[in-house]
Amino acid sequence: MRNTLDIRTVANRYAAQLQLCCSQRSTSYCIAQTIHAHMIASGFKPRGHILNRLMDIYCKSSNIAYALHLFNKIPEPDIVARTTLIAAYSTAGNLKLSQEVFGGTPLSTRDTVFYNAMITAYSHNNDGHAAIELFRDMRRDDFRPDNYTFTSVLGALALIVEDEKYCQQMHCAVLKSGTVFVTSVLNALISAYVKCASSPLASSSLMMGAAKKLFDEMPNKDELTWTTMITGYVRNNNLDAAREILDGVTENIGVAWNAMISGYVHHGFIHEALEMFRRMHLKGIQHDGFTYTSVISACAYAGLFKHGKQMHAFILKTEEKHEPEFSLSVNNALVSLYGKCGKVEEAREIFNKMLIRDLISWNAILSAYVNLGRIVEAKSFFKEMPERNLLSWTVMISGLAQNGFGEEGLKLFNQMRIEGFEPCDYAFAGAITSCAMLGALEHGRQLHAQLVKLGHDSSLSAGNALITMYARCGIVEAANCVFLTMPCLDSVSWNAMIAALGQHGHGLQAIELFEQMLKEDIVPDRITFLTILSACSHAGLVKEGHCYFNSMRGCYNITPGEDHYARLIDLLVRAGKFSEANDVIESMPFEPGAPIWEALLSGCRIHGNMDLGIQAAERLFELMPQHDGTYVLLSNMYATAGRQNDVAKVRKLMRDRGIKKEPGCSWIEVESKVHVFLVNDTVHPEVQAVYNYLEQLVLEMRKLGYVPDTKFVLHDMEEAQKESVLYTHSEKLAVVFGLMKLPLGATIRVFKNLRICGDCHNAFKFMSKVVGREIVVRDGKRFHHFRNGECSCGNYW
DNA sequence: GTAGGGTTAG
Repeated sequence: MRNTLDIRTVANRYAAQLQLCCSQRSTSYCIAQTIHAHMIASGFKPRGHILNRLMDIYCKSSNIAYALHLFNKIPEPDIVARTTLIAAYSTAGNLKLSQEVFGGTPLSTRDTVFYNAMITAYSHNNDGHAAIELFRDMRRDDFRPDNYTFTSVLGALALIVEDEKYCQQMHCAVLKSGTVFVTSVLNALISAYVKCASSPLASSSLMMGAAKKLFDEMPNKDELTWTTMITGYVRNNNLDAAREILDGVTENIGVAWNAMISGYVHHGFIHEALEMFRRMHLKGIQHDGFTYTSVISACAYAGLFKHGKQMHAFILKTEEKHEPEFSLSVNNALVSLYGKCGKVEEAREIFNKMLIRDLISWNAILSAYVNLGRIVEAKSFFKEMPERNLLSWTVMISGLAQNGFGEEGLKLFNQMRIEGFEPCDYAFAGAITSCAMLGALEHGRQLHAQLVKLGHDSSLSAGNALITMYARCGIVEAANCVFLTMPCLDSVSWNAMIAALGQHGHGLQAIELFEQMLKEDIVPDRITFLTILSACSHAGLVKEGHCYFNSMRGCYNITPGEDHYARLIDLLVRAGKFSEANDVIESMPFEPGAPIWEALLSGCRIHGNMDLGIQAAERLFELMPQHDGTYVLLSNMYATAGRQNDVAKVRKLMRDRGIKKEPGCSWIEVESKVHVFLVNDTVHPEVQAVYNYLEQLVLEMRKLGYVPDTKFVLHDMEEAQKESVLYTHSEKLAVVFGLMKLPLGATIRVFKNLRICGDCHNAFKFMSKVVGREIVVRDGKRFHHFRNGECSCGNYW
């Protein structure tokens, strides 16, 4: 008798202790396991609800195998044990096990709570349809849905974006069930209407109206009611209405304020978001990790580094109060803030100090390095990552593409697919940008086709990448076609298309497009002005370019940077306006740097302005003594003037300073394969045939008046030898290879790493006439379209 | 034994 009583007392004590553990946070689970160990040691055999509680604890601490072991020891587990297990498995992310337990339970032993648990399990695993299906089953089997059922099933309904009928039907079911005065059910119903309002299949105003009507008529609103209504308006782009609801909240509901702040951030109203935080603080509304993350990301988005740093300092002051879960998201936001503001070392320091890191932390630090163009470090982060998602791949691919590693970008894009990631439009944009860099037109076209097939063709980022790709591959018409058919455009799209026209020498069209952009109220940015100035420069539109430059500050409040000044100088000196260029340099608010002198030097070369050219070259030698381009331009200038002695001096200078000219390299795509030719190539398997065909072509070209221009040969040698050096230039080899391999009549598109050589430029004019085909060459600076003996660049190369 | 809102990476 006494013994039985003892066991009961012990059991009650165990139960009370476990209850205490479960009501606290996950950190108490290990204590619960110690209690279990105590049971085993003292020979106490847990049964009934104590066993159920233990199973729950093991599942929640991710020890599913052990939970299952306990469950299997129960001879006939009751409905409570089964319900616990379904919920626990689903929290651990194992829907299959939940389903197994559910299916293995006879209908006669089931109850409403049991169904509720399974409906929630489906809902948590984003399977809204299965949840609703089960709701129908339970009603068919005569189980009465209660308020828990409706909150769960309405949550599931919100997952599937369908037409308005679903919401209305469920609303009727709620009315019939008698749970219509339960606050949690009404909250869920409002939430379902709100979700439905953003579906394209439903009328937004009708659904928001229904939600607001329920909200207004609710007698007992709780924290969730206010918050749901605020997020509802935020998600349906009605921030004013959301604000009105929040202004009606009299209690201290931090979550409602958080919803409002994040709403402002997502819609780009950064100052409103910061103002909300200020007011929240003054009013004594409880702020937490959610608040800080939103505020920090607002600062990051708007580049408000100072504000972000202040927020960081504020958080550090209260650090000891914070849970690790709090620190994770706040630290992630901070890593992103410092990364976006270019403070990669600070971002790194926070990242290194983080006790817990997740995929978001890794992606944030990866982007920080990628954004600064620090690709080597980014690559090593990418390699080290414990896991990767679509975003990790996308960031790395676009990073490689934008920093000139096109080939690696494409490789990674393929690797990503091999590893089972379906690329999103951003990943495609990265791959397409890689094609643009490489001039891989066929590859780019294939990606374009896949994009359409996968339904990403209305994507802004992919569209913008396509414009650039087609333009950089030499087909400005295709770029225009993409531009015209894009469903929506942003300033990047306009900039890309203006740049496309400019690069190909269509200066007037570029100006026309720029004017159209202004008419459509798109505000031009720094990049727009860089592109329009280049376009004017390529086409010799001096007056227009100068006028746009002057409008930057006055009309658009953009302070011209050195890059803008450099393009203006380029524009002026190409047209031979040296004194005007000089005036501009003198008016600059800063000392002229390398870009300015470079622009000046190349203008001097075109116009044979020797004195100024030498001056500019000397400045450049001081500023960047290792840059080979300066030596090449200077010696070209001497060569054009017939000053061979000075050419030799420059050559000696290069030798003495150990400067090697970057070797010329050209490439062409034939049948989706990129063929690369170096100067004096001996590596390409078909190069001998190329040399032979070139020899034949030169004979024909000479008949039309082509005379090889040996003054572009830097090295000192016999005249005949110099001539043969000209025939080893990489751009000639690539063009001739194209003529041999591409179908008759097809345009030849060749890419070169450096500026095109003067003799090649002349030779291609004759060549285009001899073969009756168009030859397009993209060099380091611009495009040349050779057609019937003429070049589109107007000899401004 | 079962439910519902606000955060961070391009």
